[in-house]
Amino acid sequence: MNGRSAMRLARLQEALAGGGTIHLSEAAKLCGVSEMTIRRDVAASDGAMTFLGGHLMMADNPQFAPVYDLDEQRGSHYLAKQRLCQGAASFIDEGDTLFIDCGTTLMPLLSMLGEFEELTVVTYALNVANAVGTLPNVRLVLLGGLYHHSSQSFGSGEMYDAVRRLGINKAFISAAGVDLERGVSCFHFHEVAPKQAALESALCRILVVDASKLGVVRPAYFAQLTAFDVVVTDAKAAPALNARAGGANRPPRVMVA
Amino acid sequence: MNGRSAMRLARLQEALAGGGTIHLSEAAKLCGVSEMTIRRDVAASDGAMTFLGGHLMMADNPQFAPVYDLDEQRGSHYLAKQRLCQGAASFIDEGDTLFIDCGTTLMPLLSMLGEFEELTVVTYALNVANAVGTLPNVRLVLLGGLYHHSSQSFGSGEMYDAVRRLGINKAFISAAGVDLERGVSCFHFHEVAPKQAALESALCRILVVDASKLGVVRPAYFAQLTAFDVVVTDAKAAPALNARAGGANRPPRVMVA
DNA sequence: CATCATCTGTTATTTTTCTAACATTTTTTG
DNA sequence: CAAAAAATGTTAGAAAAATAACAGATGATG
Repeated sequence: MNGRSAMRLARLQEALAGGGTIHLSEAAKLCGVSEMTIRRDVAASDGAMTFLGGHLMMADNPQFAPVYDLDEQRGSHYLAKQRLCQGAASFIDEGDTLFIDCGTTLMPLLSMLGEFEELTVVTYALNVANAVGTLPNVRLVLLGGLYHHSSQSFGSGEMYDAVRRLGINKAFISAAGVDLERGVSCFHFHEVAPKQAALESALCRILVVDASKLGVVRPAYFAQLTAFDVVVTDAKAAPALNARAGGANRPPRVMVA
Repeated sequence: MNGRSAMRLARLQEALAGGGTIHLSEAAKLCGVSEMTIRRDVAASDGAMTFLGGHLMMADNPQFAPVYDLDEQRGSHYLAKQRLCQGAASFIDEGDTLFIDCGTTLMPLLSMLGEFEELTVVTYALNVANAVGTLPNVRLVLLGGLYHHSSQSFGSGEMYDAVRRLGINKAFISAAGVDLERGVSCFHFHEVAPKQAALESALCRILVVDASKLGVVRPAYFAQLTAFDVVVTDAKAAPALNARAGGANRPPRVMVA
């Protein structure tokens, strides 16, 4: 890659910075070179941009990432999450105000919200906000603050109070670890405040986790299992969770999706 | 479109709800039909999904929208905005905390932030947050609240106080209308509070507008022109703005980009 | 200025995607 | 159950995109 090539790449990158795509022919016009030169530039670059059917786009844009690959295991993972979210969605009623946690577990749930007439979603995650922002029937409240790349979510000192001020019907919480003795945990400490605030203010608290999280403890503890009304999980995790039912004073109901 | 076709479309739409793309072959596998059937389904649907080089995606996803079309006027518009933002970017120093307004005018500015070692960006716009969120060198503070589709931004009663609490060096403000007598205005009333708060707390206030906004008054007034330290604009708008300089008690400096 | 290396444009070829046509299967209807 | 209609699959051809190969242009170097 030479100087002029780098210049062209920078120019294109700037054009694409705000999101969107640009057709090869237009990229060529913009830079005043042939389409072939643009192809060569992009091929010789560090892979920041790629072509998708003749359209140039930023490669690192998660929007362009293939949802999943049926040939790999990711497909089954996705379908499992989908099933889990279908179970979770059965708790939603018309007009509800929902708290939706960060992470990828609850993403399939968002597409199911289109079925309703009117809902309100409260979240502190950027990926959730982007997905909900496209739904015309859902009011979106995003709890802002300092952005954390790691979890695509926001954290702030006022998060706890901000959540408490809202009238949340149902809280859908995800977790990175669920242990019968040591409780429910996640990776990032800034997630603790919004999760706990949602658990305290929501009328119905729903934990959505698959079997891979069972028996795992992560750095940031945020609740005991008894803090939830319902645990939506898969068939593999259900027995262990149900066994607990007898011992605890107020065990959550276990729903197998 | 029949029942099964609708089922398949719904299935695919769910797969794409969280953003991303899915290849035609995978969509066919997922639905257990041939690729041709998927093509027909999508063609007969309401246009919610489209193909781009064999990849299926949500049509309304702004991420996939072409950045601009050189054949139409939009191309020159884009380049003008780019120039404007280059002028605006010259005011940024290493370590600054920037307030970035909503709208599309300032989007090209964001890609120029990658040049710096460390910056902080404060915004209340979802599109700005998405663009800044990809920059590793920029800390992002998003001011949350209720989402407004119209301007892709958030509004809340606490917006004013939230901005005032932050230490903002430079505020980059966009506007839909600039009139020498009747001041600077925008379309949406919920934008007034954050704009005014930013103007009050920022050390340096920079208005970025092109000539098409000059002499225009929009419903939501938010400031007099004298509230700004600098106006970054194009050659076409500069004369009218400079003429004002003599009369006003503290006229903004006009920078032609 | 001549020579070399590099960059770019043009053309040709292969691959992939898109469209259309027709064959087959499934569902509906009398 | 037979006929008609609809849905789906298969194949073939057209269009577009991706790749490769070669030729001309540009710029550096001695």
